[in-house]
Amino acid sequence: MAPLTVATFNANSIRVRLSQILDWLERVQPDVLGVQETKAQDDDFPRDALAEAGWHAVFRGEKSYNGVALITREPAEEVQFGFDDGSDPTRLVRAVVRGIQVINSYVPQGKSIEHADYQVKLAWLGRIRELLEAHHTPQDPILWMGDLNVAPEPIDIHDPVGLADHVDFHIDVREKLAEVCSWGLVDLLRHHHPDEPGHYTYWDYRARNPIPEGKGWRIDHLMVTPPLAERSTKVWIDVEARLAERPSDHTFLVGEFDL
DNA sequence: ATGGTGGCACCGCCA
Repeated sequence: MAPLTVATFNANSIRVRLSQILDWLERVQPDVLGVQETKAQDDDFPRDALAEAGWHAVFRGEKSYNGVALITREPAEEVQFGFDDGSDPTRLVRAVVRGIQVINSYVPQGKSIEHADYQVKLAWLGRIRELLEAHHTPQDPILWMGDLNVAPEPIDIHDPVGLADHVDFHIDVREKLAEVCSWGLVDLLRHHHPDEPGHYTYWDYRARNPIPEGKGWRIDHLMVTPPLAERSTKVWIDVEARLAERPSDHTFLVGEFDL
């Protein structure tokens, strides 16, 4: 049984975070790292630096915003960007890695609950559910990961009362995420750590001392079908990666499996 | 604390 290691990371610029990512890849040696918010057009993606370190990468970016990538030890197969109609190629990438269907997404944030983009976000999550229904079954080994921009439960956010109307915690988006997962996905962190508060993956740059003050959010996720959950040995949030000189506002979320 | 910081772009937008 060879262990499988998967991870997700919102880089908030892959060029600024390149040394952090290379150090992390060297240390953890994952089979696949899903990256969001690369913020680099394809010509500016640091593919050569990754290749020199021995990593394969598929990526699709645009100027300033968005951008997704899969960094893998072996070449990813059946790589597809965007939904079936080709929309949102810089927010969604799908591929097969070691026989596992990997879906890496940067879900739209939504701006505010009154903004039209919030409805786009809710619909976007619905399209993920449609994608799952169209191509897969819960009996398949599926991993949906990424910055999903949703804190699923009150224990996943530092101020559930004050942030009740935030686009990442509002009841409508939490119910929408639950609706997607009801297709047959398990929240891997909660699979191993049910009911434990304080497992955060994101801290707002704008807070003064967000980590000491515990002002975090759990909005990055590894969602897996039961065949993978049963094989899962460990899940961890890599706080050590936050010791980097210029850390991202998110950190790495890692899952390990015996396959 | 209704601000704050950070990244990329360009003279603001997005998170």
